[in-house]
Amino acid sequence: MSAVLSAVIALKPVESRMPAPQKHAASCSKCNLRELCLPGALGADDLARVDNLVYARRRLKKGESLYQAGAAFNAVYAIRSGSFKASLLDNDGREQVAGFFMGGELLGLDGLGSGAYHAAAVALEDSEVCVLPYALIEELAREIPALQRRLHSVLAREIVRDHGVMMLLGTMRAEQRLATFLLNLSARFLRRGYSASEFRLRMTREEMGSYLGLKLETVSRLFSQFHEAGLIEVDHRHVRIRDTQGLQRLLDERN
Amino acid sequence: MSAVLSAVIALKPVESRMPAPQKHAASCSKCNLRELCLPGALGADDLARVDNLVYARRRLKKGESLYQAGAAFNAVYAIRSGSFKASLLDNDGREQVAGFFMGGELLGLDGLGSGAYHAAAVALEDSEVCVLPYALIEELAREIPALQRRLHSVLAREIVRDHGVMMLLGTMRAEQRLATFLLNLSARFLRRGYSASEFRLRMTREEMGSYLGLKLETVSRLFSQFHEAGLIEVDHRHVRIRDTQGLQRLLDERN
DNA sequence: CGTATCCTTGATTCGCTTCAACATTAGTGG
DNA sequence: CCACTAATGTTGAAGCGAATCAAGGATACG
Repeated sequence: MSAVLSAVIALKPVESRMPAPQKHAASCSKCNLRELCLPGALGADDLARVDNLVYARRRLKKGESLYQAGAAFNAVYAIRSGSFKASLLDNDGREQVAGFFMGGELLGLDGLGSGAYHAAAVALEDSEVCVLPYALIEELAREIPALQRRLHSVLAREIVRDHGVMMLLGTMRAEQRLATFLLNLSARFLRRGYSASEFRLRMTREEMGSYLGLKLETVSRLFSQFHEAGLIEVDHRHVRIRDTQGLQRLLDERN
Repeated sequence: MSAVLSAVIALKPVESRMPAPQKHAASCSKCNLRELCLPGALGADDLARVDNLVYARRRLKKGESLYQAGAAFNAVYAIRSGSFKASLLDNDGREQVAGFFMGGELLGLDGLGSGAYHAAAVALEDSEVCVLPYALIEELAREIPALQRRLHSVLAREIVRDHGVMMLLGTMRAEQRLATFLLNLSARFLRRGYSASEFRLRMTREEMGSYLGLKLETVSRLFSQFHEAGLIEVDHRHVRIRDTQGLQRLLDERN
């Protein structure tokens, strides 16, 4: 395993190396995002072994990218704090936000077992991630069936998440896309112990639009429209949901 | 392992059980779709062990579904012949085709490690699939690192495929969506030894439209339009690509 | 051979984009 | 800390692309 580790070290750029993290700080078993993250509902004994998965931590400033699209894949990242966007870059020059990610969620799954990341990951605010080297994931997944299962489930969930976006882009009207987006954010904040009704958006109107397949002007108009309908209160990035039911009702309408 | 197998047998509906397949017919090592399929470029020794993965075969008639959305997950399916569509069903009643699949491609990855399939799989013509029980996949992936790696790569590829659809739905105009679709089919037929320029569509205009986020009338109009532009010849489901470059040029246009 | 499904084409409508101007905020350097 | 500038957000008016509504025609299947 030290051979594996040194290979990983060799691959990491110098500026992102960190001093060996303190055991209690790095360990998944002590992390309160654990259940949302790769370890999931692992038993105490398996969990102790998975602690070794976190090879290092890495801090990023707002706007910094964790990896570029097409960069060599060698690790998956778990978000400890902050948030990210995943950006797709088409060979025809098109760009699109494929998703927004927050604490406990995994970045880089699209590079798993293949040579390179497909989407880029960019920090939307100052953030910190745990580095999970693929070599260690492979090894531990072979040794711990529960972890193997969990990894598969996390990958399948990513596929299902993408299916949700395809549904949104393929079948919903602009109103419904934004409502879905807000309700999704709300639910994810709630699961993390934050308010489901009041939160701060970490992305621009343009980034939301890119994700939702809309132009930024349309997103802006929809925010105003939702506000006038008494569904939400908006002050730029600060959103307060006033009528969750009302937002949900939007989704049932029409085709 | 016989415990595993009997568990699998218990899970399978009676009507889909088959007599034990002949060794030479069931084996991946003799299958010419192998490289496109789960085994990929596995070495000869590993390949021999993977042969055991194919627990059975299953034949489906046109229109029959391999599994429903939400059905209990217990196997992944590899397409031996024919083709399928994957259909998403939203809780708000919306439906969308998430993808079309042909020989050597895998169905059911969205259920991996979780309890249920997310999308339904329906045969677009009379088809045959190999049944790869999840219990066996898990077991062999632990024992054969190359298979484990390949499984991860196949899952990541599915995510990347979905990213492509998101891109298509989020950023492309109707013309470009259909052009992308035709070029994608063309490339996949070519990889399977069929003509890249002449093929038969296995899905209706409506199914294509659903996949591309368009109405069937729009798809129909686009076919006519492409025909008039000298890009393709269409006779209902039969398509002949006359100007691949021309189709590709469509993708570069505009935003 | 007859019927249901699938496909095509036309006319019209509508939702979102585009173009444009301006307001506000955040970030930067003096 | 304030002034300044770039980035971000709002709103309006006009245009366009795809949806909708509608009708007729071709094909596949029993």
